Amino acid sequence: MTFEEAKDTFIHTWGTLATQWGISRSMAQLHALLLISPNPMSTEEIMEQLQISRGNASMTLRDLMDWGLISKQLKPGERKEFFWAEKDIWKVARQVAKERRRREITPVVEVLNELKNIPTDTPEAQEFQRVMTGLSNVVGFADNTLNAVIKAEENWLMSQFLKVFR
Amino acid sequence: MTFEEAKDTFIHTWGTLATQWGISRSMAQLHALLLISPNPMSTEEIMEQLQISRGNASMTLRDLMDWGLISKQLKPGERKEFFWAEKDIWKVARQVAKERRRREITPVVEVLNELKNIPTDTPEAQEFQRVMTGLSNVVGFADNTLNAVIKAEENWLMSQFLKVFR
DNA sequence: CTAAACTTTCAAAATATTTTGAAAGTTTAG
DNA sequence: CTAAACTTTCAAAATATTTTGAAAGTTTAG
Repeated sequence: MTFEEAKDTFIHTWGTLATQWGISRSMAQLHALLLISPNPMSTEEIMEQLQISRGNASMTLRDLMDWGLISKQLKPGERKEFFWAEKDIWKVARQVAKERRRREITPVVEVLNELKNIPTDTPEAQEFQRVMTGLSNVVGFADNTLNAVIKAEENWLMSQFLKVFR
Repeated sequence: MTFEEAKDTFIHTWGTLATQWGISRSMAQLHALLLISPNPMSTEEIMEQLQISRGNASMTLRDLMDWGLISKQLKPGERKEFFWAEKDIWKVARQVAKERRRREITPVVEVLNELKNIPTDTPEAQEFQRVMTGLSNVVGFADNTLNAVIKAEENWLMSQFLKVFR
């Protein structure tokens, strides 16, 4: 496989994985492109490489910055903005875990805890409460796991990684 | 909050969380409905409750069965099929982890391992390999974490859950 | 075997999401 | 201040996804 083929395969595969986990394809693909670029890229270069419009590029770049995965860089003497991605993948994982926890998991934990408190005056309501309690535990587990990842040092993550191999 | 309100809030919240994680809204909502139903439900009842068409119900029920989250039940003397969901949420979580790992993570692990092997004859290719190696480790970590969840007993999960609280 | 009672399929319609690109906005060199 | 060089916005278009419902398929009581 040539480098160019590998690059395209990667961008494509990464986009597919992302959509399966609820992240938009262009966000994943643009992130992938910046991850493997040795240098910061301009909007022009990104548009060219991914064959997307200026508007799309601008919006997706902003989303990636909101997620804390890429940053702007200004080159002295140039008007254009350049973008680069954090390359330490463990840092990237921690950042993604942090954002997803904040945006998606924590709100659901709160709703579930509220729903646990309805009066259990009918068999339906009792069953409902049982399910809410179970879900609350499982979502809480996910929440805590993400939180552990967020707070972890790379070494800790590595040790967990190796541990499961035993 | 009345029981009916709580029920609607739950079905809605669950559908939202699901779409954020790449699971279709109707699948999550139908699953939610069956989870909180004390009795198996017929297709008719489900259509009525969620206000969806027969075709939609039929297809979504099949998807849920493919995921191993619900089962058919035939009541003696009735022609209709009834459906019920596994109520043990830890079992549900293990099943979901298993399916997502099989369908989504394992294939990506394989692609990444292949991409690690391209010749590193240019600086670009070297950077590429570095990123692939990093991703391979992180995705491998996720893969192993899911696998640990799958193989775990409820007690182990509970202990992990409590551990992170310390 | 027949026909009633059900379920599944799938093309078309509806809906949701993503993308485009021109216009508006912003920044800075001179 | 001006105008060139850029970025952002957002309505409309394109595309993708989901839903519908009628027709086809299947099962079983009799």
